[in-house]
Amino acid sequence: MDPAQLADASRLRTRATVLHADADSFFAAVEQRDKPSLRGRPVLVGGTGPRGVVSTASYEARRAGARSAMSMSRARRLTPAAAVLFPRFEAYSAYSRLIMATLGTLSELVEPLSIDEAFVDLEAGPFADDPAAAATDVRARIRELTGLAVSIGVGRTKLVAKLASDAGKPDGLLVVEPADEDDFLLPLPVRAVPGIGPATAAALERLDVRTVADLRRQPLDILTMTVGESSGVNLFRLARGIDPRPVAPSGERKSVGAERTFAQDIFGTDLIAAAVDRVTDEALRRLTAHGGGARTVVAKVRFADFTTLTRSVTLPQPTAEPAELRAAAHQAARAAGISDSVRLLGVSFHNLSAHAQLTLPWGTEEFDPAVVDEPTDGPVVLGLLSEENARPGLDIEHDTLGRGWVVHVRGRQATVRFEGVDTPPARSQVLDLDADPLRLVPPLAPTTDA
DNA sequence: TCTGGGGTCCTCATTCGA
DNA sequence: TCTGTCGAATGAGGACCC
Repeated sequence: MDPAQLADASRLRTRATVLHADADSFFAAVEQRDKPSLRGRPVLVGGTGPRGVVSTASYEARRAGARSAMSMSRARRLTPAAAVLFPRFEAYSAYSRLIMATLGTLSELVEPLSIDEAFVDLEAGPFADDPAAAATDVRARIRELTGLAVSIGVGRTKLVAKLASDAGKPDGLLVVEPADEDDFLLPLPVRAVPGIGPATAAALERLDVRTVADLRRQPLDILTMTVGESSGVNLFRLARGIDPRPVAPSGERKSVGAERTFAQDIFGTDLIAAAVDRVTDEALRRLTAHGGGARTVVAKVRFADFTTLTRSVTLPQPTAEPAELRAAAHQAARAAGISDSVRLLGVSFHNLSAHAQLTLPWGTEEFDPAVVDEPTDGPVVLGLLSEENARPGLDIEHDTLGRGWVVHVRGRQATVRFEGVDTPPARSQVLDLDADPLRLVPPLAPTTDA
């Protein structure tokens, strides 16, 4: 493709009418909202097992250096006073739906990117002339409805809108007018650009490219040679503020699956076959929830040294038949030729057949409230709280003391706090589960009366 | 103290049929 | 008929995001 042509590609929009909204430390903020005793305190949400990692750290925990994707053990060392909580996806989904619905009042065109993030096309709504007012108003309404802070960026393109909301964090609002675009973009580190991760940043570093300004100086052919044809063209354009991607509700799901990292590495054909069965069960459950069948089954194996490989089996026809899919999963796992200790096993389904429903708008998760992920040994069914099914942060209910959440359980002694969105912070108290049985219950939907 | 789980997209190699 | 080539489908791996 001709570089001049690429650089001249028409800039579709002339006004800053792409809005990007992003909830601040979403999981942790929901936990602090639902658990008053945690407000203002460091909170870590993520895997609580020996190999867990942090999904989200509250701002109090970030001040101590804790970050997403960090091993939980390291984050705990950095912030020993932090509350460490098992994720409650059902609660996050409920808050997400409220946020997305509120964004939907700005425009019909809302594109959720993840559970806590979305683009809105203001051009398709009544606020195209005053994006700042729209953003201020929607931030206030989301705060009122959910108690959560949302950062918003507005720009002429998705790239600028996203970078602007990042720049505004936490609890910020930044509108980048077209005339100010270069002043905003050029000084940013390339690593801030979505799609430029550690590997691409390292490759660019070898070209002495560190900022968007540096990136803009690179000829197209150097970029495509460095990062490949597709990414090269993409970076060349993004560096010039050319980003014609429209705001569009997401398309169809391409794959579903499940994977499990074991608390300790496993080995031996029988143990591994049993583990393949268990992850396949979970993957099948999600395929069923999604609806439709699949033609390709991929097994993923991670060994003790973290090397990872995948093997796939493609069937002649798509099928929703569990027995066939399970057989294919075992076949793929065998093809991986497992001999070493295994750290992780995964099974996923691809080439999903028609009737697969559209990706649900606004994060309507296919989460089964009857089952809670267990990090090592498979699912735990909701029921009476015990040492086996206890996870810090889960919702519980007592016949007379009401609703609360699990701090921890040792033997038959449960430490809990009886509190909720609208109650004052509660002291933790210790109950004997034999005398005071506690039921694990699904989270309450967020209250809408603020 | 290593390094989760859900995905998407891209690239490169191989195979197979026209 | 032989050979080369093109393109689609497939399989594996890697980068990236939240």
